[in-house]
Amino acid sequence: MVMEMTDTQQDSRTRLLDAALKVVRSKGYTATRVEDICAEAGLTKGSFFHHFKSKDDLVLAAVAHWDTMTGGVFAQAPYHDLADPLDRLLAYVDYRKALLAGDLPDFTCFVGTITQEAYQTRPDIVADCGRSITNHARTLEDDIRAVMRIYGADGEWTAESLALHMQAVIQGAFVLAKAKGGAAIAADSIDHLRRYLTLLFGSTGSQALEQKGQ
Amino acid sequence: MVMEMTDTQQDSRTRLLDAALKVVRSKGYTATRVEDICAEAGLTKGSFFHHFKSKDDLVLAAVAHWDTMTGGVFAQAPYHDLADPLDRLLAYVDYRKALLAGDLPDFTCFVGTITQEAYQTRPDIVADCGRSITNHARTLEDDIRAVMRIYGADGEWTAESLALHMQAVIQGAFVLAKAKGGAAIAADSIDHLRRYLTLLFGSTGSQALEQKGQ
DNA sequence: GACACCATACCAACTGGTCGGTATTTATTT
DNA sequence: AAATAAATACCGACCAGTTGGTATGGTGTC
Repeated sequence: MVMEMTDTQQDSRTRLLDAALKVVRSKGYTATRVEDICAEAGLTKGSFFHHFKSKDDLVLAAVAHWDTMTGGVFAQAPYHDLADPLDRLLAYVDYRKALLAGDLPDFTCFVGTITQEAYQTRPDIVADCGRSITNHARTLEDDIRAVMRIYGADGEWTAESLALHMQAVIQGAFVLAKAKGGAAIAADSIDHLRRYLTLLFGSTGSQALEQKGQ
Repeated sequence: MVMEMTDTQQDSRTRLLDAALKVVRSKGYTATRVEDICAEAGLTKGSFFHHFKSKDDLVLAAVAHWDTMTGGVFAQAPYHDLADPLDRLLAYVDYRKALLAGDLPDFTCFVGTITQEAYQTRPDIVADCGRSITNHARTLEDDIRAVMRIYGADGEWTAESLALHMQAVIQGAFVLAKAKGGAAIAADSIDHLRRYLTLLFGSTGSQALEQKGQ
């Protein structure tokens, strides 16, 4: 009788990638040893270097894996269903706040963590991390542009800059959460971000549209 | 003839601390070797371990050194001279934006960098980093409270949370700057923070007070 | 038996930290 | 003020543990 594992457990490559996300998010890039990742994945270095030719290679693949995972999460998130673009934007913020659950390594950002410590030593990896953040921010730009069109905007800023600012607040909230050892401050900061959006568009969402007679 | 160095060059302990700030800000905590710090300071490991009993001990002292340095910079900054508290708050933001000059390691945050990567592995160091950020945020709270009193506030948030949010934006701006390899995005994000403050208090500073007849 | 996958043993390079010794400054005594 | 004792500051070789990566061999599948 041979054990059938291929169905029930992830293939080893994916297990290593998932393990990398977990370990790096809690210990940082440099402090993460490949044996840490192997242990987390329940494998050994033999397997590791069969699938990846170096630690950097693994991390690069893990960034792509992170993109796939988070891309799926946000693509399927409920906030897209709302009719009004400002409501969608605010619901995105609410969703980000709702994700602040569990332990810190469970909700902090993989690419943000790497970026902070490796931007000088591993520029190629950080370039991918930057693209990851930029791409995620871009998914908000259409809604922001729609809001600017409908609710008006003073033209002193662009949809791109606001989308990136939202990411900056979230990244900064993670830093503060780590610094103070809890998610509460991060939630407060995201509340301030939400307030900024409502003030910026002088309303609290679809109600304003109704007032405008739409 | 003996060379007189004691006047012209800093004492070695301070040189090591300054070197630590510089190297850690560009390579991160874990990737920084004590020999890197020694080389930057122009000293050897013998001297290093004479002044500090371990790498962690040095970093702890460097956090205190960072507090002293930045504390001095902000205490003597010109924005304190303004009469109106909202003007002071906005001038602080402008000042933070003006500090975004030179290369990334020149203006990014020492304690924020450490926090991001070491919050699980070196909790005692990160605790000090957290206190450093909190203490700096606290220097803004009096002005914020004064603004809330004069300009009114909706009571859904505290002066403390706004002060910390401002730090979160700044920390996040650093992450984005590292991720995209330039200070421009950081400046944009600080602009958004400034806009938030003006919207929050429904004015652009002392002009509003004049409108209110003060 | 060819091949993908994985485990174990192993290596060379690196790193934090130690240690014995030397130069320099400061305190003490004469 | 000279002589001497005692700290203090600093160096560079060295050590022990760690780490990324390799070499080799085993196991199950086609």
